[in-house]
Amino acid sequence: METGARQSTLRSSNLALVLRTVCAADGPLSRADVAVRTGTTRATAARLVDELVAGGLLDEGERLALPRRGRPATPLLPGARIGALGLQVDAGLLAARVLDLRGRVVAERVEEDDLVGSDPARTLGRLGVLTTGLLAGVPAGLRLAGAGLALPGLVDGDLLLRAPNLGWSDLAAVDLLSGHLPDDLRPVLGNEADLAARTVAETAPGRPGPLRDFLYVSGQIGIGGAAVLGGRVVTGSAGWAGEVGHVCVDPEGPACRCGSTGCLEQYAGRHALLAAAGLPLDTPPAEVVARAGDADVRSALDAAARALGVALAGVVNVLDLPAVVLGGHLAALAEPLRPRLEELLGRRVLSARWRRPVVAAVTGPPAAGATGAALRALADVLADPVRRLP
Amino acid sequence: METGARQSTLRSSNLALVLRTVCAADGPLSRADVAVRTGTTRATAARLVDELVAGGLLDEGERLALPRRGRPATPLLPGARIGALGLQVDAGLLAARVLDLRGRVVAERVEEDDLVGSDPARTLGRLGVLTTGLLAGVPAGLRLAGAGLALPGLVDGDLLLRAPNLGWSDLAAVDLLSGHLPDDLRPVLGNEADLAARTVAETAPGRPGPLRDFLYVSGQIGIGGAAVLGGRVVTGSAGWAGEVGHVCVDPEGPACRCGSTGCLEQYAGRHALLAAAGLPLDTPPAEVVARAGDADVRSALDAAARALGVALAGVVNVLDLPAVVLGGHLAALAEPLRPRLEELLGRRVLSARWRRPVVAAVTGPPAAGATGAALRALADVLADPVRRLP
DNA sequence: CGGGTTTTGTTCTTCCGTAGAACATAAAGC
DNA sequence: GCTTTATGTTCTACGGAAGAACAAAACCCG
Repeated sequence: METGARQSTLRSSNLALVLRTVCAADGPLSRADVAVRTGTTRATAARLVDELVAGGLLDEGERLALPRRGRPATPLLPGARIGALGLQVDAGLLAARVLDLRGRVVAERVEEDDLVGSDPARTLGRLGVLTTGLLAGVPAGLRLAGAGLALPGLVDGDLLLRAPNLGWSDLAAVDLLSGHLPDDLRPVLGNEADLAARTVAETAPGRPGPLRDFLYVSGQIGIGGAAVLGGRVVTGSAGWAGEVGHVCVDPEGPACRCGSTGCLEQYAGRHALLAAAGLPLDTPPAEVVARAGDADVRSALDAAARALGVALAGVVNVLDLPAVVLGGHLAALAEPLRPRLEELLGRRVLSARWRRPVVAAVTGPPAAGATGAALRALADVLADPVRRLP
Repeated sequence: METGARQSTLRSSNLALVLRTVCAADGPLSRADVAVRTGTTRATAARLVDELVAGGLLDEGERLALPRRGRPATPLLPGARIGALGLQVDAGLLAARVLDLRGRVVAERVEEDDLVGSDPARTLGRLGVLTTGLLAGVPAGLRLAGAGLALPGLVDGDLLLRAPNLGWSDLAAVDLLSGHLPDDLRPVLGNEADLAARTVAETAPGRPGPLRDFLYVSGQIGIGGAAVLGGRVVTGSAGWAGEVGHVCVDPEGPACRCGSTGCLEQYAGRHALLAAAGLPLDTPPAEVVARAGDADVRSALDAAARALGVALAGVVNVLDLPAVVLGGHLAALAEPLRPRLEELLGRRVLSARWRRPVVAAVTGPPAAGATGAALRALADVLADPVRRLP
């Protein structure tokens, strides 16, 4: 039930606004800047800032005297002593990463390994050990506001329903992991693609990326994805949205392990693409690009681009998205895929005549899911800063 | 730029909350009911209600003495003297409808006619005349808060970019129409499917329907649609979302007038379906259902269901929708289509194992777009009631 | 039939958070 | 050293919700 707003609602909503404003800014802001950007008076802005500084959500920087008239401003920055833990298990890696409110990586550990068909309890135990080591090295002043775990599959509350790339299913993932973590740091599960998409929509906590509406396509062994509308990841009513890998490209196409036929991932998934190209299944994307001249590789890339074009055009038609962002192995393959893909989107998207969809590729460190999981936890802090104040 | 909340923000936000609460309720509420449902005190709720009653946004009903202890309550209802005008031009009809805040049809006129290839200025002129007649019959006490026009095509601000079913394109639709309307009643354009979807999501102004997340599929000559997430119609960043009719079912399929191949509407659009069934293009849906035993009709329905299954499963996979709602001619065909369609969704939707998507059909008066256009205008009133208060 | 009970609606005071104005502070410009 | 300019702080006023007390209008019951 929606509840009425009272005086204290004003305060918490304005505290959140001030915090978001500082986080979204390109550089440090002064109290006066905050007042202007939030449309409040300097008195009010200063009082709110003071509260946030006292709670550690904002930091006051050194007063650096710019060659400018007037009293020098006190620069404000997101609190460096508030962080969150992001974890990820993928077919090829384990990752743990701590981000602070400024979006900086405070600490990280990434371990590459083939985890397909691995034992869930052992693998999550390894991740726990990895994390314990990571947390031991984190500065003592840093308070962790939350944790998240990115998994490549369907997630429901604390359960992993099914992660085909790992061969895992029906798993109490949080229970298996939280034994290895501090008691007050129970991780929230999330879909890897949803969380990776968040890193594109939000370059740092509360700082919007250049794209507000796009379809993120995560190339893994299979293909995941997430639609982002107005900067918000569409998770769906049960959290199972984004299965763009199982959009049908051709009903007469090859059978997919999902039980259906002609799914996108049967053409553009990593395994499918490499098999079609006649390359070993562990070929790194860079080598695929290097061999793009070979006839087999070329035709496999072509088939992948065609399948992506058909499937993504459908999604773009339904959601009116100005951009498609390629992630995972598809990011590395973006250059050879782009011409064909953009041409197909131009042809198959009804509104392309007025605005042609753009194809972009993720550039960033690996294990984006871990970063996204930390960003999600930090977004909770931004949404309700009052909970973190005395 | 987002602005800080002040005291007056509290008031307007709470006024909107009270108004929404009364609109969303099943029956009349008392001031005390409002207080309970909004979590405010009776004093506050009463003050807010009084303001809304003074502004005509709420009405006080007759105190009907129920056989109940305690002082009898004053029943509150959405204001019957505030309404909005909804208009629609479609391939087969012109419609004008006035709805009040209670969601009742105050007046309406629907004229059926074949408008395919008609002259835009003449047709909109006819709609203007129709509307003038309609407004003349509206009770004098009714204030119109806004107007909307539903068109079967891509809309951009006051322009209609392209309406293939009508054969119209690049049209200043609002300018052509507003000459026939009162000066203060400039209609807002909207896509027909988006607005029809709203009538499913919102059965009356501010009253949510039973479904909060679904894909609306509007069968016309072609096929339009709209995704609804959390009760909100996804219009897309430019308002061009919902083109589910051009999701690809089979890249080797028949050419579509959009320039692409194998689009859904080439299988399940009204003209395509009737052509495949060997029936005249003006056959009413009821007759198609009656002849569902004929081999040709049966196979056409089968092909349509198969195409719908493939295309809608893709959308459901990406957006995690628990339901699909069929509208337009597809609503009438829902019974013969459903078994096949539900079976395909069960097979092709990845999460169907945990929650099988439901197929529902619209039941309601024709020209849902006109109703939706009026609902949209009334939603503006609900969102910011302060503007309508003295 | 009249007082107790119960629920609704109103009145009045208190409290909280923002607005606005005045004031203090710390620099550059001349 | 005085003026200018921008930042940050202090103080009062005001608006709106909370909370408590009170008034109103019905039913219940002896």
